[in-house]
Amino acid sequence: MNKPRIKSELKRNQILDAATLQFTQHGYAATSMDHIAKLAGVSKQTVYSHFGNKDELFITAISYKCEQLGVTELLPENLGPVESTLTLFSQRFFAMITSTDSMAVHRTCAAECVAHPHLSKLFFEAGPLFVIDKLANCLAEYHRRGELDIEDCREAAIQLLAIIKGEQWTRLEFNIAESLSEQEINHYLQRSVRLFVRGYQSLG
Amino acid sequence: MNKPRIKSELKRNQILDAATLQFTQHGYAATSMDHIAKLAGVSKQTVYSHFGNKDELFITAISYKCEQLGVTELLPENLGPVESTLTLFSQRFFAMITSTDSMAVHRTCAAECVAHPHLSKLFFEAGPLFVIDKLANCLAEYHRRGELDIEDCREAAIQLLAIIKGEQWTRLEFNIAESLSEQEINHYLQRSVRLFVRGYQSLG
DNA sequence: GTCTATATAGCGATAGAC
DNA sequence: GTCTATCGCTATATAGAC
Repeated sequence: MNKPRIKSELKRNQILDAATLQFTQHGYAATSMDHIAKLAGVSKQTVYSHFGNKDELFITAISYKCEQLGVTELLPENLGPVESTLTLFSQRFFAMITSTDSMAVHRTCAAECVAHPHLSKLFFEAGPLFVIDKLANCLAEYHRRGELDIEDCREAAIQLLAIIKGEQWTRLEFNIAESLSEQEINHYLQRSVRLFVRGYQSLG
Repeated sequence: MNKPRIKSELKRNQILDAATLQFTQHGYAATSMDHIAKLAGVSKQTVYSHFGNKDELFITAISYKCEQLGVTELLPENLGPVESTLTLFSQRFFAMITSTDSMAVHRTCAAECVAHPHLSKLFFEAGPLFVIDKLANCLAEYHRRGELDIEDCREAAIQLLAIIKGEQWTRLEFNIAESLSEQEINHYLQRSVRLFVRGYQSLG
């Protein structure tokens, strides 16, 4: 008779998965509670008993996705030569931000930034700000070693991250059909790191 | 008795203005034909007699905004010293892409890139692609003069444009409250141009 | 706790008067 | 060409059976 406890947890996750998929795919307004319930394989009332209303479900689903953003390790544990470290970083970072999940959450938060400012801020802090800090620390270390001559490491981190996104990320944001091959992307990343290193190299 | 002709044109523009505002502010699904009609000061039937249905009105409104994107002249007619030209360009470009209009259309097209791929492509070509080509031509000229050593001018243009957007543009995309002052932005732009020029300068 | 059935409101789109 | 009034439909959210 006391099965409900565990059964509820399972259904809760089913609902959250379905909600995340629908919200990030079709947007907040175009997603209906009926569709979420059907996709999760539960009744609509079950959805409401778990999350109260549509807004709460949306916030719970997207918040969870935001908190998962910073899990991937982007920098190697031991920092080797500048160019190889930053090249590796750029490849990992680019792969992360162009993943289907990342793109979907990004689009959703941006689209809802007026109606749900708390969510867009959550995404911004867990995503962009989080990575800026990490890279800035890395650049500071290379500056300390005398391998890079950087006055403002946070600013430099912002610049490198922006270059990495380049045109390709925007193409994905707008769902443009023609996109670059993996080889072309790696070529672009490698040359972008080179531009960055050359722009900040120590002359003395 | 034959006033309708001219009166119609006026109402048509009122409807288009109202539709653009609502669609870019609240998104496609969250905008209703009733609200547009009320905001435009006409009846709903008048909206339908002019534009047929919601989708057609949306496409007409956003397409018009997209076509207006490339009107601002970003580069000076006569190209002077590299750094001053690119600094001026960066300021104009940044002002353009961070305008309320640009941001609103960008967000709308990105949010609707699956349901309305034609619109997002229109925006991408009239915006990003258009500017990339213009800047690439400019960089090619400096390469020809021997002031910059650029192997791939289109790639370099993409890199500079990306740096200019930097973190600040993303803040605006997500409607983050705290943003930089005009002075801080100009400082960032100036130093970004310097990084770019230093990374691509001719060594001899 | 979970289901089916339903209340209420707002949507896109249309009909008919003037 | 423009208005008011209205049709169907679907949305969010709730009520009551088990």
